[in-house]
Amino acid sequence: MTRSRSRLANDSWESLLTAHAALMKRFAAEPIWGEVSMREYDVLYTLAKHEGPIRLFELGRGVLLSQPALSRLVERLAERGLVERTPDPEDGRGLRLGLTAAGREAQRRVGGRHAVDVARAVADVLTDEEMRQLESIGRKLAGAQAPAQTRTTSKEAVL
Amino acid sequence: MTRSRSRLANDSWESLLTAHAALMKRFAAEPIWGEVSMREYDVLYTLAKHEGPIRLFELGRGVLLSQPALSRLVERLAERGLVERTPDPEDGRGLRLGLTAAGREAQRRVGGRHAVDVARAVADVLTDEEMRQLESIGRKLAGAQAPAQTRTTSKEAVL
DNA sequence: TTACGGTAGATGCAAACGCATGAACTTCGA
DNA sequence: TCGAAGTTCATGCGTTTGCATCTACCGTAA
Repeated sequence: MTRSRSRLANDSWESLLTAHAALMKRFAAEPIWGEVSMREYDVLYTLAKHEGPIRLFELGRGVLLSQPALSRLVERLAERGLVERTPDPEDGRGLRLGLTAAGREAQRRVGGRHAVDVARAVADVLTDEEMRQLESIGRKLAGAQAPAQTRTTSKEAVL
Repeated sequence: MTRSRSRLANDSWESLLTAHAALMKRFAAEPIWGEVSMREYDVLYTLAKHEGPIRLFELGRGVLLSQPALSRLVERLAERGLVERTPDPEDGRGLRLGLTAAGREAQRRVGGRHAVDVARAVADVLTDEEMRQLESIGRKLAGAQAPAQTRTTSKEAVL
């Protein structure tokens, strides 16, 4: 008998989780996190990717942290001179976050070494085809996750 | 020009990370984590899956936590009567961890509801084919992650 | 047997986190 | 135009985490 779609979905999610945990552990064990921690790097990378001032709550979308935790993490990075926080002229409540020169440099330095480790871990195991599939699947999964729509009317087979 | 394998590997890993964060946020927002937190559920689920006594450090493989954090998390679960810790008769250093009846019941209760959310999030977005691909890719990635072998001799294109 | 290196968990402590809430500002309807 | 509701970020506080270290035990070899 074939697995139900629900079962298949849960199995594939568990597989993603397991892979995530295994790779994160491997990367965490690499000796490149002296300057910035993995979580800090996550923030620096997101800021580097956007290349323009970004709001705190936008940053929060990509980072798996609560809003207060992110607020204080950014505060620490600012105190260390890696991130710049300026009030948003167009919205008195908000901040505009950006990397300082030192922050950008740190991101590049750590990112370069991290990318080597990622390449080793992933490219040694997957074919080009699989990597492309993973990229596509991840994009689809991340794309449609407004945090809890109740728009579904279809009855679904549960496990 | 085609992306280098290293670039492809990094892009696909970023995609996995983004999907992971988006889905975790969505699941965390679901109103099912009153009884046990997500991390606690992770431990209960792992114990339920194994179905036999398991060692703490084995548990640690699957869970993204430091050894001391896991040790204390298990301690708390034991105090709440969800997990049973008994000394391992075959190894005086070790523990044998298992679910209590209450723990198993809690895992089933929360797990059932969580599975519904997972199915909604994943199966609504991916085809059966994609879910199977994701499962296979995740398995491959998780499989080969002994935390930092230096067995590679090939020169690799770095970014 | 006994010493020695290695492994499994536990513990002290400072750092970081999440939840609840607060302060400042924006937005929108009356 | 004015007040209520919503949004953005910060802060207080108790809980949890990670790092370093410690204790207890195992395995091996002299």
